[in-house]
Amino acid sequence: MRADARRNVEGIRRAALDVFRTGGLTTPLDEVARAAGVSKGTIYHRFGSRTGLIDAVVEELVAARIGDIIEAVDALDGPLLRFEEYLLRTWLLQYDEPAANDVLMRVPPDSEPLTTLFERACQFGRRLLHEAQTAGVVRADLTPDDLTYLILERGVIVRACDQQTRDDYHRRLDFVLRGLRAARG
Amino acid sequence: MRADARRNVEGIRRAALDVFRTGGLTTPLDEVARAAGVSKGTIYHRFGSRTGLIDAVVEELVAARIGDIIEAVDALDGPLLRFEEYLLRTWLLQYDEPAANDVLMRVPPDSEPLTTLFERACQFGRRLLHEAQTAGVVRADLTPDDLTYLILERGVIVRACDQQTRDDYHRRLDFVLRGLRAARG
DNA sequence: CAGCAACTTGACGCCGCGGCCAAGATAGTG
DNA sequence: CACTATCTTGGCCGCGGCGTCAAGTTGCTG
Repeated sequence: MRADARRNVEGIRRAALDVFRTGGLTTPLDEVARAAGVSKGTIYHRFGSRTGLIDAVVEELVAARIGDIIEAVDALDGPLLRFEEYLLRTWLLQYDEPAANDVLMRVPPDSEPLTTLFERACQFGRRLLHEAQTAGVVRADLTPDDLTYLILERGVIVRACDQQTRDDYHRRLDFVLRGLRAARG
Repeated sequence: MRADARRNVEGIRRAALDVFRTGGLTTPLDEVARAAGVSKGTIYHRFGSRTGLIDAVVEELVAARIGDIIEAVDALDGPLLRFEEYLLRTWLLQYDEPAANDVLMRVPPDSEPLTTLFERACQFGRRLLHEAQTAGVVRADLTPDDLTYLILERGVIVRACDQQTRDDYHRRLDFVLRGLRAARG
């Protein structure tokens, strides 16, 4: 690979990080190209497809954020707190980072890094759900699929209702959490 | 207006009722045209725009359904039951009738009949919310705007997650309703 | 039955985006 | 310096839907 090509690859990666950060993983590749100072064709030449480009940046862009949540939530006390805090932080991440939202919603075509990332978040959530249900603090009729849906739903909402303020969004999340608690809790 | 034109107008209206019923108010007009056995141009000639066509059918298509809900719910006993049943039925209507969903989400450009219809549903909901809050059975921090949002959100979800079964959808609505009740309820 | 006004048609331009590729530019080597 | 393999460019096509209009057709009237 020639030196200029290597430079371009790096430039495109940086540009993608930047553009995807604010616009999500579905931003037109022309914008990435413009930000990188190359043409659209070069991106396709270097990364094969949008998916290829995403795979090249998703780790740095999203994995860390999800890892942070898992780590922080895992350190909390009490199954209800952990469960609710996990959902809350994930939902807020979906609001704050369109790219993370895209991963959680499985918007881009599946690929190995994306699946890995998604599964990691998913598994963790299921563990928390199970613990919380065992402790009797969360509705027993909530299924792992429901959990996935709760996150998917929120993603859809974030995408569609982009005019709502973060504060309003946050306040309304509390309504949803309440609905998931066990009746006696 | 010539006889064939009058026939066509009626045919287009019928076709629109049919097509919009299953596909919502954003179905491509070519489909309506095909169903009516005319060309797209004729629709534009006769109704001016998609909005014009919608106005011509929305009454028959949606108003009745919303009216039914208001009537049925109004006859129920107890402010909590009325409030919850109103939301539940509206949410199910959104699932069952894409066209009604479009109206409730204000998808098509505003027009007088659409606004009227929307406001009617909205006012009724606000009344029920107020009654329920006065009775102390629904969270006091729920605002009328939240109510609008709860319906808008559901609309977005219905549109995006069209693979979920009605039963699952219905079951999950219960989670949401629980979250809206007053803490002691 | 002629002739015109009313009516209908369907192809066309437009838009934004995705993906591709022939032609031109350039880095690095002998 | 010249040459070639590598690389980049940007224009082109496809897609799906909207809205329009010149040209062709048809109902109605005298």
